[in-house]
This record gives sequence, structure tokens and C-alpha cells, in this order.
Amino acid sequence: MQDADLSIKKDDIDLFASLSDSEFLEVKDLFHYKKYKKGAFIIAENDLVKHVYFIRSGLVKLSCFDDDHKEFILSFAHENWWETDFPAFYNQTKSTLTLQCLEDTETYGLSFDDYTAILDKHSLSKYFLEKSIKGHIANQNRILSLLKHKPKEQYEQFLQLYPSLLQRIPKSVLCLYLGISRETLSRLYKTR
Amino acid sequence: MQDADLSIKKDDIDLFASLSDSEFLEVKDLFHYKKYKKGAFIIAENDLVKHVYFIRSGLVKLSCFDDDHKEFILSFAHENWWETDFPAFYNQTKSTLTLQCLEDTETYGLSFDDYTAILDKHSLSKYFLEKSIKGHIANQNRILSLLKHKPKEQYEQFLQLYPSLLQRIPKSVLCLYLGISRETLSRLYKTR
DNA sequence: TTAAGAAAGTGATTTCGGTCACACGTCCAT
DNA sequence: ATGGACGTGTGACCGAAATCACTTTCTTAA
Repeated sequence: MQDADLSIKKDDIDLFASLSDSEFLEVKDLFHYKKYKKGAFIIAENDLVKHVYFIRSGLVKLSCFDDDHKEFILSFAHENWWETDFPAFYNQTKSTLTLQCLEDTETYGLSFDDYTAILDKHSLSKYFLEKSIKGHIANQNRILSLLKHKPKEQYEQFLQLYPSLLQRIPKSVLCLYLGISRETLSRLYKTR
Repeated sequence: MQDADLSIKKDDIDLFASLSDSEFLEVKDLFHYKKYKKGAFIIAENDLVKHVYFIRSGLVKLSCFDDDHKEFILSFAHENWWETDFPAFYNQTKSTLTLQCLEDTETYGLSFDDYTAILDKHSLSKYFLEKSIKGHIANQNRILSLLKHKPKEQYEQFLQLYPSLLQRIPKSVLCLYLGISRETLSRLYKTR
């Protein structure tokens, strides 16, 4: 294995695009590479959430569990997304959510202190603002389809928005995201 | 009516807090004051969405209508919130959402061009990023309570998070936000 | 190759919440 | 004061989806 494989490169994260070469060299070591196996937890319940994670490759789910251990999926995050338990990250408190890999995945972790530092020093807040707005719009669409609570429409919206994800996510997991039972989901996409 | 009443002051919008007096003078004229009566539309369907609105006082609802004119409420916005039809604002296209006043409300509108300009010139992106992250966390909580779709829990979460809003919003409107029928909402808070 | 487990399909039954219908009260404007 | 608009409460009914129980198919690892 060569050295080159272990060090982060400028086009590994789109965040670096707006930085000069010297700025990139300043910040590159703040991003900590880590590899997880399918099924591994990046964040487990009650972890202290020290990092926000850039997903370099793979697929993860951000979930919440209720009192009877029923799972609900807040979001899927795949290549080029940032994800973490945001309430816990921002307040530097214990997680109430879990972040678990649906595939082998590679991440770059950025600590809270380093995150706040680069916002100020390199005015990268515009980058994160854009990501956040996109997320906000996606969330609103999600809320809308949940409000309408028509299982068929929800499934079809997912199909339309994320056709490529459909192959990567088991139906038994997808239903935890759509908020419908495994059985109705199964019955859905055959009667169409 | 005196002059002073018509001009924007530094503590009218928390955004101005991070600006020096001279910076404030530079940008203050970009914010356009407008007053709406209860029931008025700030954004009607198919409007070109030119502004993002800071709610100075009052209460508005951001809604979506489906094909049979059924209404769904994406969010309520009250004092010190920014609101608009974000997809339409960011792409400068026609609105698919409506923004309507539940009370007499005062707003400061900021145009898209001026918005993008002040992000760069005065690095106010950190301010908007913080607002956006807060919105993101609120949206995730909302998604979670919709996923669980237990009417009782949804109502109780709203009660807990926004107790003061409860008095300002008719039950017949609240149910469009909670995603439950007027009747079940009515039956809910007496059998507890 | 096979055994074990995970994921998915399907029928039967139940239940929660939506819809419909109507009554009641309050607040204005005529 | 009267009529109308609006917001709300409540009963009866019905249907879509959850739940339960079981089978079948697909993975994966020994």
C-alpha cells in the first residue's frame, strides 16, 4: 500500500474546492479517515457525538428507537453527504440517535472544535449553508409526503427522487423510513 | 407618525447584531418593511418568489395544497423567524407553496440578489447557517413524530414544544399541521 | 452443499382514525 | 335581535393499513 492512499486529496471532499492549495494544506489534517464494516455503528446510542462525518463511500442510516425498541429512520446518507446526530453534535451531548452502516463505508470525521474553527478561519460557512438549505428542502418534501400519508405516493416519491438507492436498501429497512409496515410496502409495488 | 417609526433599527433583526454601525448603515436599506392583514397572502400560489421574509411580528403558515385543494401545513413562522418558499426562492421560480397570515403581521423582505450579496460581502452566512441548522433539527423532530403517527403523541409534542402557539392557532388549522383530522384532534385532548 | 438466518410475499383479522352528518356556541355586521 | 360565518364537539359508520401468522425465496457462512 502506498503513502498516497492514506493521505486525503483535494478532490476527496467538495468542501475543498473553494480553498487555495495552501489553505487546503492548513486544514487537511483536521479530517480523520475511518473505515466501517456493514452493520457497524458510527454513532451508537448514548455516545458522545464528537464528530460530523463526511461519507466518502458507502451508505448509512440515521435512526431513532422508541421505548419498545421500534426503529424509525430519519435519513439515509450516501456518498458526498455530511451526517451526524446534529442535536448531540451541536450541544456536544450524548446521542439519542444512531448512525449505522448499511454497506461498508468510508468516512472523514471532523471534530466540533475544528468544525467551528474552519467556519471562522476559512469562511466555509457558505458551503455548509448551501448543504443545509438543500437538506431543509429535502426535509420539507419528506414532511409533506408524510402528512399526506398515502403509502403509495410515499413509495413513488422515493422511487422518483432516489431510484438508485432503492436497489441498495432492503425493503424491510425502507419501510422504517417511509413509516409504513413491511407488509403494506410489499403489497404496494406489485399492484401498480 | 414620526420618521423614526418608518426606518429600520439595529435591533429589529438579530442578524444585525454581528455588524458594526457602519456596516449596518450599508445594508439596512435592503430590508423592505411591509405590513399584512390577517388572512392576507405574503406568497400566493404561482407567485414569483423574490424575497425571503423576516417576521417582525405576527404569525404565518406555510402551506401546500394537493389536487383536491386539501391543505397541508409545512410550518408556522412567528416573531424572529425567516420564512419563504425556499425551493422557489433559491431557484427564482414560481411558488408551489403559499405563505398566509394567521394574524396581522409585519415583515422585512430581503430580495434574492441582496441576500446572496450580503452573504459574500458581510459574511453573514454563519448567521443563516445557524438558523438553518436549528430549522433542520426542528424538521427532524417533526419527521420523527410523523413517522410514529400516534395522534396523541404528536399533539403532546406540539403542546410541549410550542405551548404559546397553541393559543394563537385555531384547532382546525393545527390539525392541518399535525396531519390528523379535525375530529380526532377534538377527541384527543379531552380523553387525557 | 447444506443449514441457518434474513428478507420478502401473502392471507385473515382487527383496529384506529377518516369521513359524513349534524348540533352547538361565539362573534360580528346589518 | 337576527342571520350568517366560523370554529368546535360528537355520534355513527366505514375503510385502509397495522398486526398476526405462516410460507417462500434469497444470502451467507460453515
